[in-house]
Amino acid sequence: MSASEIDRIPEGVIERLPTYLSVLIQLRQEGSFTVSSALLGKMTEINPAQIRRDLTHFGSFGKRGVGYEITTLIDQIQHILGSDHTHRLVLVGAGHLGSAIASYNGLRARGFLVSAIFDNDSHKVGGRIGDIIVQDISELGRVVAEQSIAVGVIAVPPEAAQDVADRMCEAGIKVILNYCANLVKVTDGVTLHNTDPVRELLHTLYYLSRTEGVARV
Amino acid sequence: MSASEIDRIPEGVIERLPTYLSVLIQLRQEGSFTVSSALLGKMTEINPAQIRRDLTHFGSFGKRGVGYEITTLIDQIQHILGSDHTHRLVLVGAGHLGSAIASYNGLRARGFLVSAIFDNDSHKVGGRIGDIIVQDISELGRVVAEQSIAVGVIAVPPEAAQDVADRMCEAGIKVILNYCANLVKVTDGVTLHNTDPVRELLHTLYYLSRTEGVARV
DNA sequence: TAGATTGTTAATCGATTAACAATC
DNA sequence: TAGATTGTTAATCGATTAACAATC
Repeated sequence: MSASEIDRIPEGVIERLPTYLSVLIQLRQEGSFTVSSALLGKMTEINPAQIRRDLTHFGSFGKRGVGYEITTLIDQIQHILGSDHTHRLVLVGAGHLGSAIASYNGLRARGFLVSAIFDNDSHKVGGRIGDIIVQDISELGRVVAEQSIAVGVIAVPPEAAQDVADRMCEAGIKVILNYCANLVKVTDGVTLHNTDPVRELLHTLYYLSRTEGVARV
Repeated sequence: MSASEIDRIPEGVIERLPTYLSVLIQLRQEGSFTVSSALLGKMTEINPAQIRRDLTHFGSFGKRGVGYEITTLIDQIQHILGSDHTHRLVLVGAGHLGSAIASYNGLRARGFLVSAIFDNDSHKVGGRIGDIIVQDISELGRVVAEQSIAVGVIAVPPEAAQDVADRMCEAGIKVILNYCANLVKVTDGVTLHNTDPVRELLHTLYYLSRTEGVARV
């Protein structure tokens, strides 16, 4: 079978790749050179067979009897995800959450660069977050066009989220990550990822009231 | 069939409940009283049949020909999740991310109360975030025990995450939400939820390099 | 009654896992 | 060669969906 055939890759596979990547990077830092699916499975709590099967969607990266060369696998996964080059992104919302995102080292470490920050609050516009000066939200379209930016992050209060999403879609943003509690709608062709921190907590809560049935999620 | 029979509830069902809850709360705010699975499906982009099936795991909350009474359904889901009463939580990490979490209104709105904030940086200990004074991490065990707190949130730099997780497990925390990029290990019986914002972005990135195959995730 | 929408079954679909031959 | 571990198949398992009788 040819791995380059673009068969539909299950959503779950794509979701697990960044997890593999995190662990691989961790292992490389610790000085390891190769890793088996068994060890990877132990670290991620994902079935080793599943890890091997996930990877074969994209090719054969391992050596039988040996395992996977860590650096090679990191490169491959980064290539698959498209994180083998830097992605500039725009951030809307210069409040606490926006500041946290903008000053988060993990972003740069994994190939993301905050190019511009926007807000609609005139008290915040002109201020600084790290090295970046907060601009008025009306500048969003211009900046996105000029720098052909594809990724947008929403970190505004719930009631403003849909408006920001609309502006991003209109500006030509292709991937939106929404950190706000309100679900938003986007234009066809725009990939949307809603991640509400409290939704995660609520979900987790379910297991708290059930002494048995504890899950790792 | 009896809905109170505790059959294994699929993980996916539990994950969707908070999404339903968000939309229901939004609808109630807008003044609606009832909702059909069809409308709920349109708003969440989840198949209506699935929504109905998800709910029957816990009982029959709707009226045929009418739909679901919004307030009733909110109450039921909150009861299922255990968010029908307030949960106190401890937050470790008084940096940008910790501040964002602590000052996030959505927490209180959905039944969470930040009881205490900890850090190991003596410059931060004694400082204030909102109404709360940052305490030294060594106080964690005492506070958790005294207030019998079950939920802990990790918002520290990657290299400190495992240490914080260990302290939380030892203190008797039952649910840990880890916002840090490093995966952590926890004691058996503790529910762990890793949510790394950048991992979400990486996952989403996959769809960016593929003009076709855009997904809503 | 006629129309609507649930609860529930049965069919489909896809993802996970065990097992093992291939091969380093 | 003997041991290890991959890539891959086939079996299992579970989740999603369509369809419809029940019933408001």
